[in-house]
Amino acid sequence: MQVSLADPRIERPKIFTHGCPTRVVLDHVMSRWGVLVLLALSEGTLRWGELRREVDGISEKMLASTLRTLEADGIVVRTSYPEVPPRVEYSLSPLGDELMQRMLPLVGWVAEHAEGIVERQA
Amino acid sequence: MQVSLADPRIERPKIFTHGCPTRVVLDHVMSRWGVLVLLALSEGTLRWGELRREVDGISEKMLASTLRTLEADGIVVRTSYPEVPPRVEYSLSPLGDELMQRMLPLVGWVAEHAEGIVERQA
DNA sequence: CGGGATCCCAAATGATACTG
DNA sequence: CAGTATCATTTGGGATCCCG
Repeated sequence: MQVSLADPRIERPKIFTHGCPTRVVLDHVMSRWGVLVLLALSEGTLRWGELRREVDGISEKMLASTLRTLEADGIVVRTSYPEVPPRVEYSLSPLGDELMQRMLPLVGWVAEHAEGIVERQA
Repeated sequence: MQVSLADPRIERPKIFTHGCPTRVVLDHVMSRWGVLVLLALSEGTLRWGELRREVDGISEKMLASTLRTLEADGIVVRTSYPEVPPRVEYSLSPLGDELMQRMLPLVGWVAEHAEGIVERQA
């Protein structure tokens, strides 16, 4: 008797395999700084300097790295204006909008319950 | 004229301050392994060994560490049965259920779009 | 079976200085 | 202003051994 690869009887219990696309993207958007940068951009377009000030504690290096990753993923759009002094704006792409529509409820829930969770540990 | 600390005119644009409870909990539940462990448990109670096999690639150290953190947060419940050989089961607490209710749509969206996102980079 | 304790490394992150 | 380059450091994470 033959079984297909999609046969439920032989389906692996594993969530996602190591190195699969889902894990890669998950690592980008759910990273420490990725979440905060996306959260900031979900309220509207921001310039580099604004982003740096809004995401408290982020270093220039991590901001650059995070933005490059999210831009490569097509989640964030970078627009540079050929002016002097230079001006660069970052915003969510349509894909990023869809993503944040799902992430905001989660972050909102965490924000509401975080204090209670942390206090209970003391 | 006096202004209160909650005055919207002087509200900081910062998302969350460095080290605030929200960031702490966010780091726990959105960590690389935290997400995958919670995802596994969202389908039902699992034993230590089952979790280890289901979350592909996780080491014993990280599984233990992740579970301890999530248990301390009150998101995961650990139940040990005084048998021999020992049996320990992990499941989501009511709090964890609420959390995953918000996280599943996000992870689902990522899983659907991840392949397209990663392929586009090549 | 279900972990804890240790050692150790690679990667993530921070700080600072510099540049188009 | 908007980054890049470099160096120092922390820490996430793996490997291994051990124990109740």
